[in-house]
Amino acid sequence: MAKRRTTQMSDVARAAGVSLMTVSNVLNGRPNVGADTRLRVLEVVDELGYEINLTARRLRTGRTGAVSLIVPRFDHQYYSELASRVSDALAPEGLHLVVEQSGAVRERELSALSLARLQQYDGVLLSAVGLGYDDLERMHPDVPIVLLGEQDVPDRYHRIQMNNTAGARLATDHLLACGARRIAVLGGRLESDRPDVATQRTEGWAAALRAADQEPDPALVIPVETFSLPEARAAIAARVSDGLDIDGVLGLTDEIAIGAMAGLRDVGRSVPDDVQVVGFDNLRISEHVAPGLTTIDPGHDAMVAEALRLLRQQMEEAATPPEHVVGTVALIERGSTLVRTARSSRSR
Amino acid sequence: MAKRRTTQMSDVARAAGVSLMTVSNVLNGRPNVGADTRLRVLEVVDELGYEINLTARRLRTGRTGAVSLIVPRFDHQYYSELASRVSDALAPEGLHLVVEQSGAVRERELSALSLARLQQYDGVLLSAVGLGYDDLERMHPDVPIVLLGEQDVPDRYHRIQMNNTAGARLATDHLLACGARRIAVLGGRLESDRPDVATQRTEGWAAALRAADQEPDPALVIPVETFSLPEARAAIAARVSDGLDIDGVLGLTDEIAIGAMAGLRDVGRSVPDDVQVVGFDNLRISEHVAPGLTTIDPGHDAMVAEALRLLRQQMEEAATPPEHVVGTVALIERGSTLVRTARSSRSR
DNA sequence: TTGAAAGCGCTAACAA
DNA sequence: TTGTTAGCGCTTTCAA
Repeated sequence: MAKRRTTQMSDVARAAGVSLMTVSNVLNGRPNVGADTRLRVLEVVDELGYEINLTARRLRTGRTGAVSLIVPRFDHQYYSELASRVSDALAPEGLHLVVEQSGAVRERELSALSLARLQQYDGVLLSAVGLGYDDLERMHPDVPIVLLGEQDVPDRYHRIQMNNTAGARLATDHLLACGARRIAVLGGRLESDRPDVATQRTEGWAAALRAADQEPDPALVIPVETFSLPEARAAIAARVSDGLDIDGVLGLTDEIAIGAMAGLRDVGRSVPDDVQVVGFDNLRISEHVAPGLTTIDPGHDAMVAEALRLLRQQMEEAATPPEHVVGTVALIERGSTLVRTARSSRSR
Repeated sequence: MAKRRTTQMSDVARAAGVSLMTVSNVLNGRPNVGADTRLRVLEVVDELGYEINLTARRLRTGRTGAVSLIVPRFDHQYYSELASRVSDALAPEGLHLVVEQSGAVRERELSALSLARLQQYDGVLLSAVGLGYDDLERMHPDVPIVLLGEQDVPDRYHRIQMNNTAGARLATDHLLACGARRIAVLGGRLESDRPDVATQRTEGWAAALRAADQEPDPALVIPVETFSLPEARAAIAARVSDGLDIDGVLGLTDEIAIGAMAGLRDVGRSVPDDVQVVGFDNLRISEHVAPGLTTIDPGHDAMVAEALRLLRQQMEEAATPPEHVVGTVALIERGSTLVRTARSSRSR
């Protein structure tokens, strides 16, 4: 493969009886070409089935027309929805999105290779769940880059993040207002060296409880290693059938919350009558499960818009001071929580 | 940007006091380098933070180490699960997956540009829902390529496809065996110029009905333009509240079937007691919705394995005769259909 | 074991 | 309006 020589610009030039530069000018839509010359060139291009070699163009110009989104996994809904939103937002600017997976692996050489890969794009959106603070500290990419995500990162990076604590607090306040008193936090983690999404959201849960004069009970913090739906389903089912007494669940993501609803069903609990459930992310699917999932909307569109603004800014001007944007959360009420009663409703 | 000159191989060579080729040899793990020289070079690489320019390497070698998967949309579960599977299967071979979106747009220039983009990869898996037969007929990519998908394509392409007709037949047989008699096909289409996923699966549905001495009723064929969950939900709800009498739904995809379950709920029908539902795809989420979705598993892993086999074969040897692989379907029974009664069960 | 020269296919800069 | 020259950063080839 790549053995048979493909037709190239010089072939087109020869066949059309013009110089190589004229072909280049035509294909790049530059104005300094006569109308008839342009036509002849395009004819020959079509005839020979010529396709420009983007690798050569890129080596020469340094530009690619492509932006990369790097996500930990392709098959978490959250990331595919993100990719879709980013792609839609880039299209009008003539940029094109390429999605790559970082995976969990951070082997020395793999990580080096992937850094080299970043340089192949005009800009990079890095959802850096898999990377630690130190990895980022060591990296000095020459590409415009914006970090998406919750974990702690060095200050020099541009960064967009959800308001995790406020969102989890809002969700927990809502569960309390709906009458729940024993609220588990599924996927939660009480402490870690560096703040990540799990600890931040667990903090929001704890803050809401304390504001309602409840001491957060560590027994209600149920870890979910992979943040995956099946693991969440199994975890909640196991705890409840072991006798854990709950009437509310804060799922740290919508996938976890949907898993929670399935797991509660597995052990004969009804949602929302026995146990109320709230998620976090407002995935598209969450509106369509049964019952509809009450959740926290992290302001997806605004976050994507901000991310692209920061990216564009860096692409236009090399050194812009790093910004740190935090999204605005909102509660979306659906059937997995009860209508607030007058007695238990509280002001926000 | 891209203005500030990045450190390159010649910088490393100078700093290490060796030639450029020695650096190249070290970085590519070639054997003809002395142990101490290798160490010194690696030290300098680390010190200068040198990263290889993959674009230059690619221009020179023609190889990229990357395979592209091109899907119509990022945010359909089916495609993100596919991406995940392909990525996992490529990793052991040292290849790396890049996912791009073809979109629905097929403007002349866009389509040409995207063809050029294909050449940037060592191989391409093209899920060509957006492209028509004629587009593919016109294309003569120089890259190893395997088409994934259901629509009609020129014979010269390697191609993997689900057994749509058999799958839909199996699903409909199952609904009949469970006692359903008025089975709608949501997302169905009775005819088109070229066979696509919708018509093939609708054919399977019709064949099953005919085998049970039912004449397929066109009123039971409910189109869903976008194959999206919300549209499916609205469509089934509208038909049923308009008085359409059904006791079974074949959703042409799992997303459509999940939408159907939500839509039926919206109009007060219970699944599976009033209406039984079967999907097609066996998405991961389908096991976790309420009730669990009975569906057709199209043999994902085998299809991915076959696709990569065909791709590898083309990468190793230029001209291999095109193969056309059809997957094997299987029924996955869950809560959205009733247990088969003795009376209505039938042999297959 | 190491190095010098040539060139992958394109475009920026400049010349005609 | 069109053409010539140089070179992007790397690897292949061949010579030392």
